[in-house]
Amino acid sequence: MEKWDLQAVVGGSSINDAMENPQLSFGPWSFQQDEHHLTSFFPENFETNPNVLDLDELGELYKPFYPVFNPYSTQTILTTFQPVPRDQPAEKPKKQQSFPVNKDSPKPKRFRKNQPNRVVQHVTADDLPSDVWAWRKYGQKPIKGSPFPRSYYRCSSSKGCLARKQVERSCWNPGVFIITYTCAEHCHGHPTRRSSLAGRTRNKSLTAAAKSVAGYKNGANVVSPMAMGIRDESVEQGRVKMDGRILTTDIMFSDDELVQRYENFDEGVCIFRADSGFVSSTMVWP
DNA sequence: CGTTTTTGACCGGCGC
DNA sequence: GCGCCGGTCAAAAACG
Repeated sequence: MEKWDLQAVVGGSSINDAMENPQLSFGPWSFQQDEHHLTSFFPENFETNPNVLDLDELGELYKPFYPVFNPYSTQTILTTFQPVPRDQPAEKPKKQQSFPVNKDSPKPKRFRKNQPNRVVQHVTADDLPSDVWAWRKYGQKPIKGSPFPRSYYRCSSSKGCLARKQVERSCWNPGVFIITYTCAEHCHGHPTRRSSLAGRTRNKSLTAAAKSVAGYKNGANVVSPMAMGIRDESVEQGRVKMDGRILTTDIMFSDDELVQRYENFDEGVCIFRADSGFVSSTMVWP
């Protein structure tokens, strides 16, 4: 099976940032790349930048497309990332692309350096499935701009496993949980059993807890399809299988809200732009 | 007793 | 340099 590297490109334009500065969520995009990967991109002012409609390169890269869109999908891989074949050198030129920005427009926030790869999912409370991995909560922090704190989990199946995940409730839709996996690859196989059941029964009812105001406490036991290497099984989790590929859809949008979409199936990237000032992407597995 | 959760402290990156 | 913010640490409590 072909392996992919996931390079985070969500960067500083988080949901919270988008709420504070809606214009940040409109293109065009400035790209940041490391040696082999597109590591990040962030939107600049859209309305005041005429270049947005004249992006030959992007136009070629992100041809308009209209996928099978399921606004009622319950499973989402959201935000931005770009899979790159691991065993192949980057074929695309190393470009540093940026666009002129209106002086009055806010500058896009910068991203933290050395951020590990990230995979972001949005799932509803009812669709928080059981996880084959064992996660241990190691922290919780209030997040600026969100009424809900963020919980931090690390893999407890194996010492030295760097797999981590963050769980927080969407401030836009409290019924949606935002799960961010970092260092998504586990250095061990799936645990066959828990080493101990002690201490793990708190908040065991994910659904019930998710419905509570303080549902952020839960969020362990969420499947990481990328980390698990799951492909076809993903269909059962609300994704749409199309043309032999798995398409994840964003439940935050309805078709009416979507203003513009670009995609590049080969690169696994789909960028949405919506009036709500919210940008996400859809991944298509090969 | 072994493991997980809780929670305040601590640390480093980033913006000003 | 300072303060804010997000991520992690670690001790105590909780749990079976």
